[in-house]
Amino acid sequence: MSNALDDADERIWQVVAQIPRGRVATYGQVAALAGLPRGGRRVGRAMAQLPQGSALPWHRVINAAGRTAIPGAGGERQRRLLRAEGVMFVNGKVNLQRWRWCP
DNA sequence: CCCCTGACATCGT
DNA sequence: GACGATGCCAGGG
Repeated sequence: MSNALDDADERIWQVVAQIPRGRVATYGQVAALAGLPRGGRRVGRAMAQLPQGSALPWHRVINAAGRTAIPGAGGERQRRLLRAEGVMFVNGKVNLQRWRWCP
């Protein structure tokens, strides 16, 4: 069976999948595009529960401050993946005005 | 049902 | 820019 919550997760994945290589989006932005205006935390949880090796470009999702929000060593891995796509980090953060995905 | 916690966001100090 | 408080949504004990 399917309920509204599963549909929301599906929309979240759909949005994240559209973020172009070399660009980033914030949790709040993804939530809004997925039809969840104040669902930033919801998006973070959806990302946290993705299985490793997922095809979803989860690393392109960062917080509103332009920083990676993953605890532990995950943040460094995320920054490595983004830099590999050309996204530049200055003082540990991304200039959203420049790298934010604007659909 | 109450309380705490988290890959969030925003505001005030 | 760092911090704490507040609001928000969902899980878990």
